[in-house]
Amino acid sequence: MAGTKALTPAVLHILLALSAQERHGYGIMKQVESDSQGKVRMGPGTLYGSIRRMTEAGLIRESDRKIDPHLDDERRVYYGITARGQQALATELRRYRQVVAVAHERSLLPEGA
Amino acid sequence: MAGTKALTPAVLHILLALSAQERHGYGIMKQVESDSQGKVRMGPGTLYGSIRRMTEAGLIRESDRKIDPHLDDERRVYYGITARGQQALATELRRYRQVVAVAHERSLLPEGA
DNA sequence: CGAAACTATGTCCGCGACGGATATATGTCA
DNA sequence: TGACATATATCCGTCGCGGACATAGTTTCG
Repeated sequence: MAGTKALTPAVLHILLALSAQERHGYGIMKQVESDSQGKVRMGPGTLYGSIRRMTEAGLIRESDRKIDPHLDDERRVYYGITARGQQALATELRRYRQVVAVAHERSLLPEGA
Repeated sequence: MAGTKALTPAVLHILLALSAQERHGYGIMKQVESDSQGKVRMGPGTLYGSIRRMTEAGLIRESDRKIDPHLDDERRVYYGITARGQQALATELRRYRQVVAVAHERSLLPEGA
């Protein structure tokens, strides 16, 4: 698709997961699952591949967060959303909202469920 | 991504365009553009490739609609959404709505714009 | 204690969607 | 007649997806 380069679903979900706070890879995976009520599950291939591409694109950055090793698994690598990432997220969310709005107009979304 | 095989953005937009009425390829292209306020533009590669895959998957079907050739371009091939297509669309729309809801909770979507 | 399950990060690679370029031809309008 | 929009269709390079696999520390519980 064209336009202003739409974000892939994987990228959108990761940005959404990082919008509230910094998280490490595995934490992102779990947050995506909870944000989507368990409907979206992200495997390691998608997760770490996306993280690499997003870091290269400047949407997220590795955090220098260092918590007391006794209280936090040392293997963890934390990531945070950048200003550019926030902007990309906002743009994509507007696109999502537009789709939902059109769906509403056509009565494609029953109130409940 | 996993879950119940998420629809690609292209497929979602095409289903949305066909949700109101049957349309031919080029008409779908224009409707997608208008539904998205010009933000999503679908090239012929994506359009006809998606139409083929969606027909094979039973999400849409070629319509037998035959309008008076004098009043309608004979080259046109009309497509309609199937019951399966409607179901897939509804499922995906719920996923979209969920994303928008989460975004709202985190105040990521200013009222206007 | 020991086994199992969970946490955590990462690579590899085949599959398939995307989407621009290209081709062809008709319709419309000035 | 020339230009542009309509309309369908194929080709193919690029790239994201995502399961499988690898590795290893941590927690839990009988």
